[in-house]
Amino acid sequence: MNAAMFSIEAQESLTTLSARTQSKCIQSQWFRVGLLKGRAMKTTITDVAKQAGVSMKTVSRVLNNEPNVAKITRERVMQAASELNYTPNLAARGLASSRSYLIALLYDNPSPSYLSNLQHGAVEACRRNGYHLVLEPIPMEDVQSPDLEARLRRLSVDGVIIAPPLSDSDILLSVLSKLGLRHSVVSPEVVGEAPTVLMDDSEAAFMMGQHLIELGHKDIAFVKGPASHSSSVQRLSGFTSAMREAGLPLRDDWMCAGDFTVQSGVEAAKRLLADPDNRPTAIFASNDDMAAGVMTYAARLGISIPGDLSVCGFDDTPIAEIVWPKLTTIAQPIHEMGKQAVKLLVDRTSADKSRYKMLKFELLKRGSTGPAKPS
Amino acid sequence: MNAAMFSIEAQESLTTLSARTQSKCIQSQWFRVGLLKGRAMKTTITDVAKQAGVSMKTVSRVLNNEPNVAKITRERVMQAASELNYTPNLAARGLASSRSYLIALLYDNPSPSYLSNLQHGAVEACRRNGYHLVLEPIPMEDVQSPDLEARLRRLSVDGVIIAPPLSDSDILLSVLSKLGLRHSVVSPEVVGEAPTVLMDDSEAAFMMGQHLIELGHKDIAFVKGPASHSSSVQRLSGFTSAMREAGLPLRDDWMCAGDFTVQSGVEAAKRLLADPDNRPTAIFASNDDMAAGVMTYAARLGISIPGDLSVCGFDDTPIAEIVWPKLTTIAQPIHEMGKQAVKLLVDRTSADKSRYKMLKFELLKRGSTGPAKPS
DNA sequence: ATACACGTTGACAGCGCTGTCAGTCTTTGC
DNA sequence: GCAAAGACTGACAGCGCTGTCAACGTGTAT
Repeated sequence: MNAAMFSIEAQESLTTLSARTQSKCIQSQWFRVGLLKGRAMKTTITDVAKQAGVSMKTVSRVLNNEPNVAKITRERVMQAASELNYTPNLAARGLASSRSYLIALLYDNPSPSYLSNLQHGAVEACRRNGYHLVLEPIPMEDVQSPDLEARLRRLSVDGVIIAPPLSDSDILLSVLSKLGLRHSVVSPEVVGEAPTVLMDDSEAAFMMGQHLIELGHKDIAFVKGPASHSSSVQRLSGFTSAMREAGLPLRDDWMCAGDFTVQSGVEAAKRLLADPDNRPTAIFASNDDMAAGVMTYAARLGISIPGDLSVCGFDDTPIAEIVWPKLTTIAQPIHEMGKQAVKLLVDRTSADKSRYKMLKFELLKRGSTGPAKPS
Repeated sequence: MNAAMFSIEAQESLTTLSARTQSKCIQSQWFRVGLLKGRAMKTTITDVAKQAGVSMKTVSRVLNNEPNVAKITRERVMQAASELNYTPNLAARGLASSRSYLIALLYDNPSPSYLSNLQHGAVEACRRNGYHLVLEPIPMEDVQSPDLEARLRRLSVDGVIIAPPLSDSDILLSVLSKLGLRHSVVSPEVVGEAPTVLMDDSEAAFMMGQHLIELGHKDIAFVKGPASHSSSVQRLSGFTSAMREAGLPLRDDWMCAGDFTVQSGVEAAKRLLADPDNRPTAIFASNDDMAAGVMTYAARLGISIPGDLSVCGFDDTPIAEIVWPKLTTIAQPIHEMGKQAVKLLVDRTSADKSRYKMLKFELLKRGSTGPAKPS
């Protein structure tokens, strides 16, 4: 019966066609009705419309979940669509509606685990909303380039997500606004008008500082991140607040520069631990990689952790669980941040209330921090 | 002068329009010629054609690098395009040519650093060829699901790249062939008809085995990966070949199961190092994470590396340089593999010769392996 | 000279879908 | 009861581009 229906269908469309066009079209129609090199024929919205006995427009309404379609009609269309195994053509939809159902993730080479978490969250939210995520790495130094604008325009996506450290670039943000390209930002602080997913790095660093202080540490060193990252700045400021609040001194020579790499953690440790008689009892590194570097170097010196030295990090990357003892650190809900960034883009609620989304962090107390040795 | 040209342009198009249509069109034209809510007007191929004094089709030819366009014409068009700041509309192009200029990366939760490397390579190659990369995570268990086919069809991309461990799934591959969806595979072995980027895991593991043997080790343990990954199988087989070739015994109790996680490395070490009088002098873990687990546990037991025990891994993930001593491991050109996977998809050379691309690995001898203690 | 090939160009018809608008039918309010 | 407001549906144009084919000139072999 199904087969019979099909052949009738085919004949019909052929008749219709030859009535309104010539040989050339018939030939190409043969291809399409038949098998295009063994490839299955692509069903269009017209086929579904015919099958359901309604107009194309109504099918379109159903498929896009538009209101004002009778329940019965809706069901009939749905059934026809699934019978015919219909899948909409995104290009056509995009052309007609000037939407691409694509969201781009703009990033510049953050740590793999951060990126991968953010991506997963974003992809998940995209899928839930019928979007796809495309990757667009933008090296920081290209932000200044005049090509950037052209590149972004050529992207032709419905929105972009800006991941740190790109979110610190005012230029990028202004180019996006100029192009009228919807965007949302993942950043430790609000930078502009754009909807933002926030994480309170400063508060987290403050709490980490308190944690160390509560353990009895007084001589605490800090390893900074690159000054251009706003999260570095925030983390530093959170730490200094905690120290100030506790009335503890901040020694300049115990505030080390670092660049978020393991190696820079090693370097920092070299300096901080050089003098056996004048060592901090705790080192707070602004990220896990640097903390791991510190731990590695300490191990080389035979300094026991957390007996002689407490170490803590920030980010809860996989490395935090690999080092021994496991690293006390701050866990950010990165996955969730990716999801929220997409949501901010997709939800077309014009209400301003939900333009910012502050997410919770978690202080994970693990083995690398312990009570300060009574001096 | 430029401004003058523009106003003439605008007037022209208005005249033309009112001649062939009615009020409604003029109104919408006003929007487009003017400023749509402050957003810049979108230039079309028609504008470029007019500006260059050629037909749309010729502009299209130039923009797509098609042959048979006079050099002068080509230059004139290029200039017009850049003057008008023209960017093609991908949706329209896609609809007309039934190409989307999108490539999807299908993956299932591999290690972040592997994924991120592969992505970068792929994105880079995509950009060079005018494509974009979209992410499509597919959990292994969904491969069986009937929705998969629909999901893949809905993707509407020009091609897909299949990353391990998805490349081990015959079902996925057959669904792709059935859909007629171009695909390339990243895998340690050839699985089917599809173009494949290969890495000789077996040969690499063989060489690593030789490396240990050359160092004088005889009592070598092996930590396996999940049996479902073909790379696990290959690595194991390479190792056993090396042992067999050297006439060394393979002890069953020294072949440990693992699942590529750090934790499973720790578990393996627990078993392998349990008896102080009967320990291997070297442990070959099938990936870096497990090797790190082994090292961590060895450190806890106070076993010195590489003095008492040599450890080596596979993959050269960032962790290999973080642990102390640094891990001897195999570096795969993952970035390059991503690039090649895209190339295999994009290059429309029907020649079979280039369907497989075998890439070189590198054995990185670092601190974690050393001469066997004379017994 | 004629024929043919080839490089170069343009006219035109859609690709498959959605926005607009107008039409019909059903409700609601007084 | 009737008007006005709503719910529901379809005809149609056109989004911006490319494939097809036909037309033109120019060079080359006959």
